[in-house]
Amino acid sequence: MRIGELAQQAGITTRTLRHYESLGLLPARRTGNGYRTYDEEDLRLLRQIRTLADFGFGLEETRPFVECLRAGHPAGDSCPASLEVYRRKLAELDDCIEDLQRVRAEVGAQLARAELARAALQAEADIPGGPPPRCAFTPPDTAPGSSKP
Amino acid sequence: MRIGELAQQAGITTRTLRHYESLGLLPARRTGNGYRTYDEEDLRLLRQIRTLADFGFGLEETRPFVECLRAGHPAGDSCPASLEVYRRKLAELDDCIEDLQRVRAEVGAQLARAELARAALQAEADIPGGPPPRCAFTPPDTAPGSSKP
DNA sequence: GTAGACCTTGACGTCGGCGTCAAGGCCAGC
DNA sequence: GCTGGCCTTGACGCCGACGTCAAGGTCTAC
Repeated sequence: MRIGELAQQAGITTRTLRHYESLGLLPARRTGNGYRTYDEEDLRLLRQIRTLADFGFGLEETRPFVECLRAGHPAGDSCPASLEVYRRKLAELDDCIEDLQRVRAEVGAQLARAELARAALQAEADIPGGPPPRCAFTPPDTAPGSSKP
Repeated sequence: MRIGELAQQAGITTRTLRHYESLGLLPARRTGNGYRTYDEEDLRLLRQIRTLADFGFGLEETRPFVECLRAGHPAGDSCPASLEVYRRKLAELDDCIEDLQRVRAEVGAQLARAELARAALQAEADIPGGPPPRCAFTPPDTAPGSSKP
């Protein structure tokens, strides 16, 4: 199978396949005219790469999995090096999720605070005399928010 | 204050300040000799930028906050445009966290599965006759895992 | 023989937020 | 005047995973 067909089967572009080859991740045999040629095994390797890449693994991180498959093991994660990548990725994901959750909480709090502040200003603007006084007494001169009577 | 001093006060580099200026985010006045000069207000704007940037906001996303401060509002998030950025960021964070949690679950499951598979293979290797039979009866010919006696 | 669909290599562009030179100007202290 | 420390602009580098264009070779069908 040639590069175009493999790309189509895998739902990627030929550029991507050439990129993988340039990294030594998925080298190709060549036909007489110099065209790249692939077989079903290459499709398996490619699927392994894409599965991990879609999970957010860097291409270098997929290498142990590909080499594991190429060594004849039943699955890409049958080798210790692959498991180590899994573990590192899990730790990385946990750190990242934790960070994002902290940020999310901070931003959410800021938004709530800012919306309250705006609501307060709005209330002030709605009532030209300022916020409703807590008692019937109205101060003689220094009424807040009455700069534009 | 000159660029080096502002950078030091903010804990960033002069390159970063020049970068912000090139984006029009934090323009500087100039002294007679062409040196950039900043005041306390610029430090406020810069602090606003850095706070958001440290939260993972893109520099363009900090612009509404900076413009809000520059317009004389009490806080960078006193303006509707800033609140809109907050809300978009929250949605973005939620999506991202959700994605990462899904991936984390998937990777965790894969790791568990692969570890189990390896443990099974290990057990098979430890006992040359294959896994211990569930009863005393040993099958005559088709003993599993005994391809290498 | 020629159009068109496929393939080749090479090289530059993208996105963000700067880092890192390079070549030179300005100013203070000795 | 001269050293050293600050400043200036300009321009290329980096990271990752490709996109995109250019110039050309190969094969099939008509």
